[in-house]
Amino acid sequence: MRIASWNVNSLNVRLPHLEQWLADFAPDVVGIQETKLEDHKFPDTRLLELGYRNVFAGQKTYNGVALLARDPIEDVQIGIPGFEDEQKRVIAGTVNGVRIINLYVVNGQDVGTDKYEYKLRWLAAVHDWIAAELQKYPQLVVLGDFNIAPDARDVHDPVVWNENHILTSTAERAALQRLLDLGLHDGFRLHNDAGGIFSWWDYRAAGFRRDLGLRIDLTLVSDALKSRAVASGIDREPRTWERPSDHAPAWVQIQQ
DNA sequence: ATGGTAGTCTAACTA
Repeated sequence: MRIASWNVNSLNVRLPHLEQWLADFAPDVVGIQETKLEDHKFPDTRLLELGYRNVFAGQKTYNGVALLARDPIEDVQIGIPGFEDEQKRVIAGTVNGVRIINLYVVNGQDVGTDKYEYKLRWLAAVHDWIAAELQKYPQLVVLGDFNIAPDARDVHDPVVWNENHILTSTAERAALQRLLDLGLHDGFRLHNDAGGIFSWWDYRAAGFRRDLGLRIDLTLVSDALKSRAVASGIDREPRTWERPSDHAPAWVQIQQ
């Protein structure tokens, strides 16, 4: 089962890219972030025509998440239970007995801002919820745009992207580590040791052409799934296409 | 570090 995460930065603009990539890569499950679409505008029938069942939770202009899968999606959960949040950032479902939690983690803008504090509160709520989810569903994948680069290998310039910088700050990395400490593993690092492999490149300053990226799109697998995670990677291809998302899909393959 | 670009939507916010 190929399970992927992709921040499309507007599904309205990127639907042709998503269609092309579904055909090229043939994932079984995809978590999408930043659809920026209200639910009545979600292209559900088009995706069904392409063989993907889908569930979604969106809003106008910002945020918006969806799950696509070839097989039925069961026990769908939208949002973090018990955490009041107007922003549509979380959707979860179970596919072939594997729990999939799709996250669009808060960006946080800058260290010390209100948005940064919201990011840390949000991550704490996600942590407590995932702890409970793991009890119910030992076979679990947490994927998404984490807006956190795990370590120095995951940034193009560790001097700029340091312990005081948004996406790499000490508190953000500690929050990610707390998630991993629940019994989750960075799927990418099970099969790739190298630094300098990124999933996001800023549109500004020709970030992609100069490969000034970060790895912030992650697929975490639970202890129970670890031995079945046989391959993982980041597909840079759609980032090379005309008018691309600023993110590339991250994926992990789970042996059935 | 700044400002640069992109999406949504035409002013300004988010990333």
